Amino acid sequence: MPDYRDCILFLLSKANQRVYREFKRRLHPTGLTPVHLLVLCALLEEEGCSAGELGKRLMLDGATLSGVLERMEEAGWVVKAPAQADRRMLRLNLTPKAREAVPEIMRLMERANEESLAPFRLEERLLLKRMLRDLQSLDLEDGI
Amino acid sequence: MPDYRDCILFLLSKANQRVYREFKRRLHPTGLTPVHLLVLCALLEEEGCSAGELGKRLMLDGATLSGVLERMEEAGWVVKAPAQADRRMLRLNLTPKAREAVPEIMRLMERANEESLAPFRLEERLLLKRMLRDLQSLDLEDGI
DNA sequence: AGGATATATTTTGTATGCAAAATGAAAGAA
DNA sequence: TTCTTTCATTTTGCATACAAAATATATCCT
Repeated sequence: MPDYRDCILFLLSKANQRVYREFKRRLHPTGLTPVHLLVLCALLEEEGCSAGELGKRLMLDGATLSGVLERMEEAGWVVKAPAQADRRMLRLNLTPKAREAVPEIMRLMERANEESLAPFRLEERLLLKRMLRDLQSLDLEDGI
Repeated sequence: MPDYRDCILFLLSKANQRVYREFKRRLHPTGLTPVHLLVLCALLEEEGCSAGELGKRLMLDGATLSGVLERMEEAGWVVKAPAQADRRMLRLNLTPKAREAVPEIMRLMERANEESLAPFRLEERLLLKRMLRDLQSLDLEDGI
């Protein structure tokens, strides 16, 4: 009888819960959630991008992102505006508040990341990241 | 500027999403969710255990488990009864339906597990599992 | 026994995550 | 132009996840 503790579903979701909790705790003073952090990082790279584009880059469902962006706008991190060219799309921009907070937020992110990876040496970290990327891009088939 | 794509938070949550989706897809015909699967496995190991005990073993919050068990009872996988000794606690048991379905469910679980781990050789699988367990049991401190 | 305390579970409120339907706007075809 | 189709986003509904409050039952102390 297979043991659930050895199942990749269990191992991955528990590791994820733990790391998520660590980021959440560190970000708590800022009012950002871990998902907000990722959105903010992605927007720093390409301001003015659309929700669809952002969702693709963050691999976030449109329905999920819609709510996240609403809360981030409400909290003053992001401004949403219909794109001039195509008013179906949103133009997403960071607020001055967000831009000012970036250095501190990046510090918190680096600390949470460093702490989460503390058990591993550099070589293992690279291996872990490589394996997580492999899991992420699984080719899910219908058959076996 | 750190790249979110290299952040353990992002890598883990995306790998987790992907594997969760794979288990969900495979389990879909049975009506079980991936979380139901883990509950069922844990109950097979120790029938009649309480919700608190189950939550500890599965590292699931009591509030979460409460809803999961309600839906599993509704769907006929589990029976909840107040424990005789201490009526605060629940006595959790699998239904005959659940017991009959176990072999098929285990097959689906093994296939989803095998498919998720397909990119890796045995050695890498052991390493990955070891690292996920290390992440899971992080010693989260207040300072750095 | 009676009241404070502790413990197990549930409820409530909020934030993902995703499927499916709804909405709104652009683009293409008759 | 008008109708259909397509595309971007939002809404709805349901399932985790968890914090905090509420509920119910045990236990402990005097």
